[in-house]
Amino acid sequence: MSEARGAPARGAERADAARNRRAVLQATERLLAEGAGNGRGGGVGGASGEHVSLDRVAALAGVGKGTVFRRFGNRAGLFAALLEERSRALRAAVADGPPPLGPGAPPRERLLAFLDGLGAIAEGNALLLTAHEQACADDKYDDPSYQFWHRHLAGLLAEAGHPPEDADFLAHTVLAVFDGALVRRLTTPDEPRRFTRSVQTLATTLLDGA
Amino acid sequence: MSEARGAPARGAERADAARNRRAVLQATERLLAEGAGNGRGGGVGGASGEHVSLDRVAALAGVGKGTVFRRFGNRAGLFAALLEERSRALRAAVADGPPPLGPGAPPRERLLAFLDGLGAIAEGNALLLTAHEQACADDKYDDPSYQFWHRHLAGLLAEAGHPPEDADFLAHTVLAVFDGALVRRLTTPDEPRRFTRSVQTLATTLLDGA
DNA sequence: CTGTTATGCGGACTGGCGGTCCGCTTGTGC
DNA sequence: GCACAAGCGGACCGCCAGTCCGCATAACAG
Repeated sequence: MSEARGAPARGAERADAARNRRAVLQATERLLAEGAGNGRGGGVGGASGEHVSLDRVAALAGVGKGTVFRRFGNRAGLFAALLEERSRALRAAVADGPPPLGPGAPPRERLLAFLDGLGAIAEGNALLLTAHEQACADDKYDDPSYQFWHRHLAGLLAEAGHPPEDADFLAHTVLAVFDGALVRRLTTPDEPRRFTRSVQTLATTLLDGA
Repeated sequence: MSEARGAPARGAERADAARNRRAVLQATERLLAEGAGNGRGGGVGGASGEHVSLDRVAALAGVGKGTVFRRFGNRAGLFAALLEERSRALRAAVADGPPPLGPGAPPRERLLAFLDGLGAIAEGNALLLTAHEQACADDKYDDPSYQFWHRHLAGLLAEAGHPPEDADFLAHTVLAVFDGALVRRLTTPDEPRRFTRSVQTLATTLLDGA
């Protein structure tokens, strides 16, 4: 069992280690973005973003493959780290920022503000989302990030009047919709926030049904 | 581009071909089921159902690997075929069977009946579901089966009063919840139908919000 | 500045997988 | 029984996640 650490458990990490971590993360996002550019449908290739092999990440980052694995544990860990970085601000704002994201606002406003933030992240990182889903075979539900969002959502839904077990499932439902491929499918240049609007409509419907 | 065919386009398929197709399908489900039995957490293995390699399927079926690929095109095609077989009856019943599944019943009854059927399939084939999701990189939404269920759901939701674009997204939402890992997580021996009940609750909430 | 040490590095290596290819076998129609 | 297409099988290929261990070097004490 590889002990994946985003940052070292205790004490500062060595300077070169920190530099390499940044390099690997940047290389990963560059490869992910590059995959998006292939307009021509090759036929075989299929999903964009899945030919991001860790060998290539390591090469582009200018580090050895071992470094990538020591730092991130495995493929899933790498994508999770990138995702975590992208959503750190939202996480903080939700946990103890000012309303309407943070505590204090009525659940409806908090929910809509939260989904606006999460939707923006999803719309801007759809390929990363897919890569992460593919990499987490089925332990997606054990991911700390997932659990944080899920607790938050379930809490708000419960606060809005849903019985606990329903709130739990409905929270899973809302998160299930954050599927990379679905996000990509709904996001077009002329409707960049269609996905978010749809999710908010869904949330409103659920709230009204409490 | 491999031309996957479940059954030959025209004329009957040769006897041995048919026999082999059955054998491969059966081997696949046996391997899938066997994966479920590993109570001990191996640590590395991860998801159950993902070590079903096509080599093993071919070996267990007593055929060559080439046969598997000629018949099903690729990994995704194999799981899709199995899934299609499992849901064929429901598909037929929905398309032109008697109410409440088939046409004629009010949308609410049809929806609940449909989800009862689809939920049962999901609960009984959660590992297959996961395997299929993993195999379809992100063309899940182009799968004919998916599109059939989606059209059906969107139709019912629209019939119940949702504007078309909302109905479309809500249909995706309901289907997004049919995630193999989530189904497995909610299905326990003492609550074998908890997933279905939850989905029905979700559907009811959505209908009431129309 | 120098010596010591553990932290980190890298890339060869392994096992295994999806998918292809082509010479051979076998079912089928006449 | 024959000819031929349809089907077969498994060797083969390229690739990839993940491991391992000898080597370099950052950090720090004296």
